Amino acid sequence: MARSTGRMRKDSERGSDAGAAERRKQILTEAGKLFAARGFEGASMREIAAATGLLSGSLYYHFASKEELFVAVYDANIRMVSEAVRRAIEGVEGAWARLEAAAIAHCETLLTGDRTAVLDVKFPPSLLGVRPRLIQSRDEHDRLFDSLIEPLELPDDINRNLFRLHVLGALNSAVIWYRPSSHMSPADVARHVIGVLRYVRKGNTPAT
Amino acid sequence: MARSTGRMRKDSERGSDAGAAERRKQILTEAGKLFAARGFEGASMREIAAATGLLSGSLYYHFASKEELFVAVYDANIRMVSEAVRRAIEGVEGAWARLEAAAIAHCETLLTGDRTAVLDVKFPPSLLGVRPRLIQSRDEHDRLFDSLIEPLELPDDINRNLFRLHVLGALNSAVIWYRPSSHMSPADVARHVIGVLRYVRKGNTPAT
DNA sequence: ACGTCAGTCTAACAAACGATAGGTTGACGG
DNA sequence: CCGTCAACCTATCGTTTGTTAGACTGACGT
Repeated sequence: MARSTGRMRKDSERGSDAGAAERRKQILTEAGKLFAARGFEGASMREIAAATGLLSGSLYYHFASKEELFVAVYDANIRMVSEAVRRAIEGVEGAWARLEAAAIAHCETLLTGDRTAVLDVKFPPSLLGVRPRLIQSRDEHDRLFDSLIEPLELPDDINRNLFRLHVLGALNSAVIWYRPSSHMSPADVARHVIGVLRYVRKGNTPAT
Repeated sequence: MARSTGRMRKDSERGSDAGAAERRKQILTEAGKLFAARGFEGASMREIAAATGLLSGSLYYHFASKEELFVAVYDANIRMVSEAVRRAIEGVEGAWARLEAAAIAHCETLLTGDRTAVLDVKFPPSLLGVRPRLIQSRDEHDRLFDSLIEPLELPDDINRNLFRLHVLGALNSAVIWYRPSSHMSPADVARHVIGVLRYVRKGNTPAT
C-alpha cells in the first residue's frame, strides 16, 4: 500500500518548512468544503483526512483539535473573501461602484470553485469556546463593508447598520439557492442585489 | 424512579387518540429548538428525547427515524410561518402594506419564542433522501411571497424572482445576528428591510 | 373482571465519533 | 554514514451515535 509516506520535499526551499504549510492549505481547503456542505458536527475528521489523502490521526499533527481546525478554516475563508473584496475595490471611483465591485467579489468568492466558504454558519454550542474568535474574524469583514456603505448618500430613515446586515444577508443567502447555470453568474446575483439597492438614494421617495 | 409512564389521559376525548398528537407536538417543538440550534447532525435523538421528557427509544414510537422527524419539524415550521403570514395579510390593502405585514409576521415567527425555525438550513447530504420533500415545503412558502411581490410596481430592470430571494434572504439572515434587545423588535427588523425596498418603485431612478 | 393496545422504558447493538500514543519513513545537515 | 526530526501511519481508547427488540404499565371497551 504505497501511500506517499514520509516527506516528499524535492528541490525544497531551505530554512523554514514549506511542505507543512502546503499540506495545511490542502487540509484547510478540503475541510472548508466539508464544513460548508455538512456543518461543523456533520463533517468528520476521518472524512476530512480522507479528502486530503491522509488518515484521521495525521490531522492532529497540523491542528490540535477539530475546533481549532474549524477556526483556522473560518479565518482563512474570511480573509480570502476580505482580500478579494479589497483587491476588487482598488482604484474604483464612486461609492456605489465600489460597493458593487465589493459585492461581486464577495459573491464570486463565496459561490465559485468549491463552495469553500462558511460565512453563513450559525455556530453550534459545540463551538462556544472559540465563538469569540470566530465573531472577531467576521467583524473585520463587516467593518470593511461599513466603510463602503458610509459614503453612500442614503435617505435619512435608513439605519446604516441594518443596511449592512441587509446587504450581506441578501448576498450570503445565495449560497443556499445558487446553482451554477448558464444564464446566471455569481456576479449577476451580486449586481442584481446592488441594482435593487441603488434605488435607495436620498432624492427618491418610498412607495406607500 | 417514577417517571410518568403509561398513558395519562384524564377526561380524554373519545374516538381517536389525542394524547399521541399532543406528544407529537411536544417532540416537534423541542426537536425544532435543537435542530435550529445545533443543526441536523448536531442534535441527537437522546437530547431531543430528554428535552421532551422521554428516553431516546420512545421517540421511535412517534417517528420512524431521525430523518423523518426532521422532515416533520421542517414541515411544521414552514406551515407555521406560512399560516402566520396568511393571517397577517388578511384584509390588508395595498401591495406594499401587504408585503410589510407578511415580512413582519415572517420575522416574528422566526425570531420570537424559542428560535424554533429551521428555514435557513442548508441541507447536509445526510438528508439527501428526503431533500425533495423539504424543498417542496419551502417552495409553497416561496410561492406565497411571489403572490405578494407580483402586484408591486417595480422598475423594469428588477427580476421578480431575484427580488423574492433578496427579500427572504435579508429577512432570514436575521436569525444569525438577531438577539432580543430593548431597542429593536423582530417587527422593527422586518419594517426596515421593507422600508429599504420601498424605494424600489417604478418612478424612481437608481443611483449611479 | 379481563383482554387489548397505546405509550413508555430498558437494555443492548454495531457503527462512527474525536482523540492519543507510539511506531515508521525518508529527506536532510553534518 | 549517521543522527535528527518533520510528517505520516497504525492501532486503539472511551464515548456517543441512531436504532431495535422486548418488557412493562395503565386506561380503556366490553
